[in-house]
Amino acid sequence: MVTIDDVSRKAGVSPATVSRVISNRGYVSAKARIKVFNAIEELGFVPNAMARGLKTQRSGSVALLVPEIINSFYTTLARGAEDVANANGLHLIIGNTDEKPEKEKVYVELMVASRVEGVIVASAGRSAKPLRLLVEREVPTVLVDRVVDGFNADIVRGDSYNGAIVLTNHLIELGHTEIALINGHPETSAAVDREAGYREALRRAGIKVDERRLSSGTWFIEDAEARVDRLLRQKVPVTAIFGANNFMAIGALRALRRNGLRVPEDVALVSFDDVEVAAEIDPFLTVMAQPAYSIGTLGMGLLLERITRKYLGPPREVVLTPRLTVRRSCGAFLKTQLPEEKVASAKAQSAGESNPRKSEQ
Amino acid sequence: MVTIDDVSRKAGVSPATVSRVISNRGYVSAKARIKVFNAIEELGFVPNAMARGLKTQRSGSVALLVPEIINSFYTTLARGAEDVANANGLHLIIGNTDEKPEKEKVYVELMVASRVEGVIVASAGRSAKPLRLLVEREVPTVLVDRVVDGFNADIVRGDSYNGAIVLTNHLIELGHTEIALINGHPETSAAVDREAGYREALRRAGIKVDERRLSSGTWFIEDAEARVDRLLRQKVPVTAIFGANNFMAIGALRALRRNGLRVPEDVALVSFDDVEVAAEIDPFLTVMAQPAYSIGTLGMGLLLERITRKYLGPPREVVLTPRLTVRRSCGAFLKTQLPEEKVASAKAQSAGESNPRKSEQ
DNA sequence: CTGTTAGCGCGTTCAC
DNA sequence: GTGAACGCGCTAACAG
Repeated sequence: MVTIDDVSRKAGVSPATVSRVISNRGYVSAKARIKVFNAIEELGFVPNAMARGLKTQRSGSVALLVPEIINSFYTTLARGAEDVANANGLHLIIGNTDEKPEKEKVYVELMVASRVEGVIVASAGRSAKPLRLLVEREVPTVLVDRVVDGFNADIVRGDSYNGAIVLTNHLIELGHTEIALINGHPETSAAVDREAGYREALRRAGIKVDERRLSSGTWFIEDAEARVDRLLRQKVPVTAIFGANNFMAIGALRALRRNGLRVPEDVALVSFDDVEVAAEIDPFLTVMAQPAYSIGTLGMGLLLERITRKYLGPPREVVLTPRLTVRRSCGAFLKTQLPEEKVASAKAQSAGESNPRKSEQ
Repeated sequence: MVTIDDVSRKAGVSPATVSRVISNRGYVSAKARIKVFNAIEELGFVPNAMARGLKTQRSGSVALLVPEIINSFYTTLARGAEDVANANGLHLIIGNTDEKPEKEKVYVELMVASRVEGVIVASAGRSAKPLRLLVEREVPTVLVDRVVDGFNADIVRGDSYNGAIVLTNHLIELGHTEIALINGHPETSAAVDREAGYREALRRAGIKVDERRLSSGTWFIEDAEARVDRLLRQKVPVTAIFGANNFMAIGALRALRRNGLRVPEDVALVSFDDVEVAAEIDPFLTVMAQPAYSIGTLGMGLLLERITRKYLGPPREVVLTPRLTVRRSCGAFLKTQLPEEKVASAKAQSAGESNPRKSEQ
């Protein structure tokens, strides 16, 4: 392993001079600088980041913890965070927690061991326990997407509550009253907020909430699929489904198709979070699209203020408004606004006023 | 910053004993162990990975460089690699090179500086230059997906050449002779191989290659879109398009739609690489699906053999067969096999034998 | 402008 | 079974 000493010998200067050259600080004569550069080149020297970090007490990296690296919402968020981090000379380490608080805890330990200078977390749960170490060690932390109970930190998130109201309302305006909510893990703030918004929209419309139409579990596709499947087999009357995120919608779609139901003709379907690539190929799902990339850049921005500008003020909250993107799955573009009554007991209620103008808010 | 010395003082033992406890080697009495554990707990001590790495000359991490973190092919590959790495006590650092050799070079330097124990690279180019440092420093390296000229290393990749033959052939069997290839960056091995396969399939079928139907550029969606757009405006007769990967296909789709052409009625479309989520929502694109997750796990497997089992044998090559997945975009399920002649000069050649059985190979 | 010195936090001998 | 001492590779302070 070639070290700074090897370089200094080869260049005929002291290690300190080499250090000054590579870290670009302090005065070094042009001649010495050249000699050092040449020696570095010849030896293929690359400074040891661990030694440097040990000395400087700075690792030069920040971390991002996401619950599901397969979900494009989080990869897009990650790109935003990475772009800002890199632009500020920091490297981003991404950890995938698989929606598991235990894995999250392990990653937090790894990050603390690595002495990352800050962490952005889209938490797997809403308990602060896996994040305890971050508080103890006073690691600058920013939450994104999901609130964590009793964890007092900056946060950047979409407006799940109002977004859910708008989205549910969209279905109501299309004439639906029997709307199922396929939620994710009840221990995540997004799930709680979206359910609250859903209930509020129904309340305002004077529609009674039928608890059989509410289900939660995990944020995995397979789980949503199983729950929708059960719902259908139990003959709970449903003319529309609200997936709490894109994965829930995909699970619902699978189950609906397996049961021979068409979307949107038989059942309307909407969800939170866009699926960009899929929408390119076929603009099908009506969604509340969240600005994932911006959530990443803004989150990293807040973090950097705490790290580099040593901002120590109170936690800040940035809430971004999601955008309703109306496509086919909600049935807004069907001739008949109200789905055919494939499901038992559809009340044949008249469609009420529909509002096809509201395609973008 | 709480250190091993703080712990040793609190526990009333020497730092060496604490070290033995946390790294779990050497003899420590049960009593001492308990005392140390308690002290660690009370102080919230987490060993400094940089200090440890500096001493042990092991960072405990491996790196993966991908050209496009937004592309699900690479995130799926990354998950495979991560799962295997974690199962072997190593942490995976993912770097996104954005298809840029310069960025790749920067990441390689970072990885060498971090003293990662091995690297998996899906290279942005086919030049070994950005990877030079890895050779110099003898960092165990495994290539995935893309070959690099003159870079002698283990590699795991899909069979682009034969895959392209099968895919092109599929179009030919459906009656197409005017097939455009929208390729990616010509300096990537996948692009070269897929073009070679495309040419070979046409040659075997006795179809002359019209160079106007061949285009390459970058692997970005926007670029493919612009090129297809140009192709259409230039009235080059085309009844089918072969996208060299999923992004190329999406770009082509955008351009086709903008020009009022329907897929597959007016133009058939196929590509390499599946887009899982999109296929869930709408099984539309006919693709040669590559086993991305397996490429990740196998690649990491080869790497670990070199790292932990010190395997020093000659480079190994693992070539995985992609799977033809026939969906709607190729027109195989249309009543009329041959697309309507929307484009000038379609030769109204008879469809020849089609082979709808060949849906999965 | 440059070299000498000390130490970041840990693991590892080698005595005891 | 345990502790003292050294050094991994680098940077920061202080002389010169």
